[in-house]
Amino acid sequence: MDQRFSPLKARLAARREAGVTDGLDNCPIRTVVSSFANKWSPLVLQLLSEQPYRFGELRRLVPDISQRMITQSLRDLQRDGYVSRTVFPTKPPSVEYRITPLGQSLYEAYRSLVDWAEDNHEKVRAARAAFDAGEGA
Amino acid sequence: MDQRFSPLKARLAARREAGVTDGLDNCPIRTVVSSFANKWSPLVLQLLSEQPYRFGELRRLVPDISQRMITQSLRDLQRDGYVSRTVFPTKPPSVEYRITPLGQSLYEAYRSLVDWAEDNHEKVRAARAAFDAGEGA
DNA sequence: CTGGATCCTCTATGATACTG
DNA sequence: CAGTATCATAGAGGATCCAG
Repeated sequence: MDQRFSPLKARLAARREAGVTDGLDNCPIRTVVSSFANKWSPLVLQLLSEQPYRFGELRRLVPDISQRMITQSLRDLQRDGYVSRTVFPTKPPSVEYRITPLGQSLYEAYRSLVDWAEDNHEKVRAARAAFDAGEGA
Repeated sequence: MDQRFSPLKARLAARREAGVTDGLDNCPIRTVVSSFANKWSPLVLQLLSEQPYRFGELRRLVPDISQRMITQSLRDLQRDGYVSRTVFPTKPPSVEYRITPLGQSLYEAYRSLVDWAEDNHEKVRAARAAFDAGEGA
């Protein structure tokens, strides 16, 4: 039976009963999500889902990203197998980043969250404003 | 026309052209995702998607969460309208947290990412191991 | 052009003690 | 029971300079 469909409550209880001691550090979800859910990786992956880009092109597309963070985001995406990196030994060198099939499928899953955000961010802003107003009173 | 379907590249270019200066701070996606994508909120929302819980029950279900962080996660979820908080004036007091329709629909969108992670985390681990091995060589 | 190396700051998270 | 207040720490992210 597919453990995925058991309630999270039951899974957490089973972990405790089994004496699992590692916290949730190698939880499958965290393995994937915690490395992806940072400030820039989702944005970079979305751009690469449209077409391949070179390093400098990505920088120009996202002006407020620092050089250090775009490098790190690309490395993280590459490390997890979401993008490939190809060096063309021109002079000066050029490097192309291209999304992989794994990355494309991750992006499509992430996309449902993006769509939800675009559809519902007004409701969230409204709830936030109402909550903050209630607090001030 | 629905701007959602224009490429991100075009949207970023339009922002620059319009002289938008706020970085991406009020990007609809960040408004939603950056407050939700922290260490504990997704886990708490998932538990509440199964049934309502009281404060202490949630603590016991997630043993390695600190008191401070569960409070903050619940406040953040409440603030954005994803969960409701009901105080029962018993003695000692008890407080019930319950997911809202907005929270339920967010959870369903997030769920596609969870499912992807469960289906593909082995591939990600493998890619990561291969990458790290290549680095060491 | 594509980064690597350093230094610095700020925020998220955690530990602990206290309260209605 | 359900929190709040305070202090401490690790890591993310940013600025800057340097190099193949």
